[in-house]
Amino acid sequence: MSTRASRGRRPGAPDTRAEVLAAARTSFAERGFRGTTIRAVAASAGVDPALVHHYFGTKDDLFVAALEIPVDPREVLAPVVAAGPDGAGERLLRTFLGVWDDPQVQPGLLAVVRSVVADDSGGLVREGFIPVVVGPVLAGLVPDRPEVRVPLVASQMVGLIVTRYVLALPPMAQMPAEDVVARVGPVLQHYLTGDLP
Amino acid sequence: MSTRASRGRRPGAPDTRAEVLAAARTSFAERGFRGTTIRAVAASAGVDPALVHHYFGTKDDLFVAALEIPVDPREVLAPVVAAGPDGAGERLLRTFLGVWDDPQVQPGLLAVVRSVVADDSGGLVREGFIPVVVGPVLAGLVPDRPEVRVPLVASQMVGLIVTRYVLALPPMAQMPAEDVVARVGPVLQHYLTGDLP
DNA sequence: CGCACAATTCAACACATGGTGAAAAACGTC
DNA sequence: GACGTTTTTCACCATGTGTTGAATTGTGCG
Repeated sequence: MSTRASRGRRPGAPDTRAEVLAAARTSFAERGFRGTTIRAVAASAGVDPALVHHYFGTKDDLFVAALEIPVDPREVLAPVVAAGPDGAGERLLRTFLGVWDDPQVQPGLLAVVRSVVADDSGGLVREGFIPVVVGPVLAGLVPDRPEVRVPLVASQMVGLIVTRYVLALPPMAQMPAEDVVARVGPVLQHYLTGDLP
Repeated sequence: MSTRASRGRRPGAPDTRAEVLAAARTSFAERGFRGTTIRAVAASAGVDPALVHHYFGTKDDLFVAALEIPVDPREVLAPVVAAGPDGAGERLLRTFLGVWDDPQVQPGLLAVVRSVVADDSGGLVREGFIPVVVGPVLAGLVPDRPEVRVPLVASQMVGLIVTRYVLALPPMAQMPAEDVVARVGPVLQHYLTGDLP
């Protein structure tokens, strides 16, 4: 198993670039930005650290290359809000889980969440994500006081993200998506349209 | 303002040890374990890095010294569960916010949460905190299926912690505790004792 | 074949970090 | 006032990190 690292180009046509990118994605997703080292990514891809720099430039560049979130939240949320407030809680949750449970996008989302919580102190979420993308969308769904309802919805969704994906608490992580929808959906519906003091 | 760093003991009786500890607490709370460097703590306390090592040994020792959480969760939760299931959601939330809003304990809790999310991948919470301390306590409060109800409660509480304290999202962070109790308490009550599919 | 080009590793630099041991300055006690 | 003790800084060390530039080997094309 001791693959000797001979200098120069390897025979065959291995897509080493893709392997490096994959290693970077899982490392950023599992350990965040600071916890990820270029050397560890290179080792995990069976490659010299300099090759990582050769393909993707600096560490920041590697990070944005590893995110690659092929989802526009506004686009995904559009049908949810278009169908009106009735049953919006469950629909919102269902599409939300659909995106997060997709193994194609999950590492990128996890990397963002981990790095935001650990390194950014939430400035990006506080001043970017919530007010400019999810806020306006959900605002079209609530009957009144969006400045109270939207954060309550966010708090329950964030709790879901953290317990189910970041910490992977059992049984939250293993619960089928439809069970989550059935159990938490009514709560979101209550935050969206119910009576609030 | 350029305090010249002269060698040897300072005149007067400054409690430098306490200043170092305070600087360590806020740094661990704001940046987590890996994000905190001994040099930064020392600089923030206006002190040489070696002094940090002199007072508290290694960085790990400094971390546990900085936590200093003077709260036993089981002791705090005891009256909540003793009063029975009626209104337990609001009582639980009230005591919970009482602890977290206490500026004496908040930095320690924040440091733990940040480091768990960023560095530990949640192993400590998954195998320690939830099953051995909060699980058994709450289990005495729910009528059935604690393995479903407890994680749901946890998900909403974690969401509250992250949005209100870690990310400090407005208006979650500024909302008076009693407003949070009035708005989220019923949801916890529902998770604890309501009808669940 | 010969040759430009891409892929890959090696060796090293500059820097930050956690940690150590000794020296200097003030304090407390006799 | 002499002396041991505590507080504080200085000068290093070993290690890990991001990054760079040169060197080496394979591929593809004329």
